[in-house]
Amino acid sequence: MTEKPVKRSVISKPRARFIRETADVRRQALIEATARCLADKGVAGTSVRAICARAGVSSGLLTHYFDGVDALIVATYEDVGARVSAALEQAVEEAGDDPRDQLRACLQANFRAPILDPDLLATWTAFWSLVKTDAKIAAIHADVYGSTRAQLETLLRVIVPEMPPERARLAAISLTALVDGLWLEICLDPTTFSAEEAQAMVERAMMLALGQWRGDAGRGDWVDQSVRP
Amino acid sequence: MTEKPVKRSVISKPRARFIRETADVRRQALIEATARCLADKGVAGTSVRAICARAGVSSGLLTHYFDGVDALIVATYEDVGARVSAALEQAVEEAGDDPRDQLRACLQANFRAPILDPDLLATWTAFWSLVKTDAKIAAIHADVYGSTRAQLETLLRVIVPEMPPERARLAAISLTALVDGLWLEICLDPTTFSAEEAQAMVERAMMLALGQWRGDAGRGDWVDQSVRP
DNA sequence: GACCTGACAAGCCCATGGCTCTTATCAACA
DNA sequence: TGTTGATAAGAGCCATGGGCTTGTCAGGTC
Repeated sequence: MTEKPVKRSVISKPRARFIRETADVRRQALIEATARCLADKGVAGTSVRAICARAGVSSGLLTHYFDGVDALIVATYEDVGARVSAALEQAVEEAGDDPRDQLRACLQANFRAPILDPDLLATWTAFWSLVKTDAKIAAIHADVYGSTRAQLETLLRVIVPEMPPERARLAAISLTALVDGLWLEICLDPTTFSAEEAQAMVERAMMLALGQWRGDAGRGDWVDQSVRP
Repeated sequence: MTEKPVKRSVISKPRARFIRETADVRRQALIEATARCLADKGVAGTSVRAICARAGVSSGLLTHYFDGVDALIVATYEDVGARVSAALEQAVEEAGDDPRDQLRACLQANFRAPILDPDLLATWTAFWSLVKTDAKIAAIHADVYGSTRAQLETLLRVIVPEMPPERARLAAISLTALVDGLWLEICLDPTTFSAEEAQAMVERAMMLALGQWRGDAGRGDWVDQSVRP
């Protein structure tokens, strides 16, 4: 170790030019590259080199900005989760003032872009597969799902004030589960049913959840109007 | 390369004893070891060495009995899927002759052992994450879900013959999605709601799906009886 | 305009992955 | 009991993964 190897100064292919970016830009680029990797090649194909190649940076940058590839995946989950929440939030805001319209918008937005996206499912399944082994992922999951359900519960109780709290809680859980199940299945295999049919099914479930306490939507023909063409 | 290295004959720690098994026994052992690996450590932790260590065999056996680790995972999916189908089938058979009881049993069995099992979810998410990248897995998935839905659809039409076919199809899809969503969520985070509550929610959805055509279950107090203690 | 700081590229190191290949072992049959 | 052939063990090979180190260059500062 006493001799100083000259190495690089002899031939030394020139180092690639680069531009400096702020930490935020780099982090975001890495997060988006991770999401694309997860979507394209699954968890197995999401390696440090693959992520960094997509982000257009060298592989050393990942550990420079994140505490390893696991931390980057956690950050990606947070980011994707926030983006989904924002899309739902926006749908609610665009729905106007009627809380019933807001609830409908919130549910049905799950079956439109950008949420209805097989790539997003690939990302999501990767996260699900990590919930059991990674406590951090589990905590974020509980947070995301908890707030979604809380929002639904609030809307339900605004629409039907006389609904018992326990009832609203279970209705919110049911609607969330139905949306999740339909979303999962349509992303896995889009040939089974269409997005419009998924929206119709969710609409029907929503009306049934509300209709138990509202005479105006009890057993009318609205049930079929939303399903038949 | 001309000289023949003696190697093993010098010291040669004795090779482990073993017993010969039939191909079926070995395959099954490897499949079960794979399922346990997936459940415990996720896809990332499911390596050839890990699987074979759990199966109690050497790593060479995997390629001897399966065409690589990917093929073993496919075989595991088939096996686990068949076991779930069998559990549902058994629940239906034990339910007696009333098709309504059969439908209820088929739905609610999803929230009892052996299907209600976080380990099983871990296995399942691993498969989901492969559907996008592996055409073989995708085909098996389509088959498993298709037959499940077909069974539900048949039961629905037996119970309510006057239900339009398109209606039965959508109802089967909805019930499947609800069950899947609830099952997914309760396996990911069992603190949000209980298995009994899940069963109650599914019961309610089932009755609503049927009740639209049967006066006897339209808007009675059964709705709450299944939820309140 | 020299210089300092730290973001960045490149590539090395060790661990682990999947798979192959050789050799050892067993069980059945003669 | 000896022979035989398929089954099994386990080391080895090559590729890839993650993390880390080292040196370099961009962009701001005085």
